[in-house]
Amino acid sequence: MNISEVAQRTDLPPKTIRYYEDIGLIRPERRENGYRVFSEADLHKLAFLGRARALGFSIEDCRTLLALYEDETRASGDVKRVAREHLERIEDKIAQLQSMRDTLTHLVRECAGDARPDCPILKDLAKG
Amino acid sequence: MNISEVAQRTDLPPKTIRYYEDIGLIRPERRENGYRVFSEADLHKLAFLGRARALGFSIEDCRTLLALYEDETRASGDVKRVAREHLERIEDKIAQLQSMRDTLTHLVRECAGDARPDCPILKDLAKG
DNA sequence: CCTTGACCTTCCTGTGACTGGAACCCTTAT
DNA sequence: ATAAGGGTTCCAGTCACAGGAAGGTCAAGG
Repeated sequence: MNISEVAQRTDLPPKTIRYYEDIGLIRPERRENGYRVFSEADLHKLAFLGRARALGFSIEDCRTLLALYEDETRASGDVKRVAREHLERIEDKIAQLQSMRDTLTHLVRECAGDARPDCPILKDLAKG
Repeated sequence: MNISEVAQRTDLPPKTIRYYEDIGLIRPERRENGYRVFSEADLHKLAFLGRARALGFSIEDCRTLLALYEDETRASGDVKRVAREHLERIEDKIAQLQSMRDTLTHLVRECAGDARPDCPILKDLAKG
């Protein structure tokens, strides 16, 4: 399987797939002409990575998760810890964004948004 | 005023202040010895930038907002548009993170998290 | 006068996870 | 023979800084 077919089937850009090889997440074989050949196992790993990334896991988390996935003797506790820590970071981020949203929503509502220069948004930024 | 005092008073790292000069957000004067001298106006601008950044505005948004702030003939509509677009991006991001959070919360709850290898999290990643 | 230590300066590199583009090779069809 | 449509590598850019090296400056103390 060539890279463009893998790209289609995993919904990952070829650039991303090459990058994942670069950083050692996958190791596809090579033809004599230098082209990468992807096995079903490679495809499977890439799909795994795609879903992990879609859940927001960092590349390093993905590396860990992939290793755990391939280790039949893993403890599910290790997987859960990675996921829980990631979940915490997400919740922190959500809280932070919600705080921004609340402030911005308030400010946007206060602002007339017309041709006049008077603006509560700028006023707030100028003297928070 | 030297950079470290400005850093204290604006709660911005010196590195960030130098960076803001680099990209043209502020233009502090210089002493003969090369040291930056910050005026009260510079301090004010930096505080403005700090608050805008804390609300998640991009540097380019900050540049725009600062220009609007300094333009007495601005239309508040212009400010409001910048803020509204930013707010939309934040709301999109929140929705995306919430979706991740929901999936992850579910998966984490399902996982025993003990010494056994069986793991619903990996199962999900392996075959979405 | 000399040194020490705390400032300040610039410049270079690295971050995360790619994306875009250039320059070039391979394959297949016309 | 050539043109289109694969593939390859390598370099630069993204965003908003942070870390660190190398070196100049300044005030205080011995």
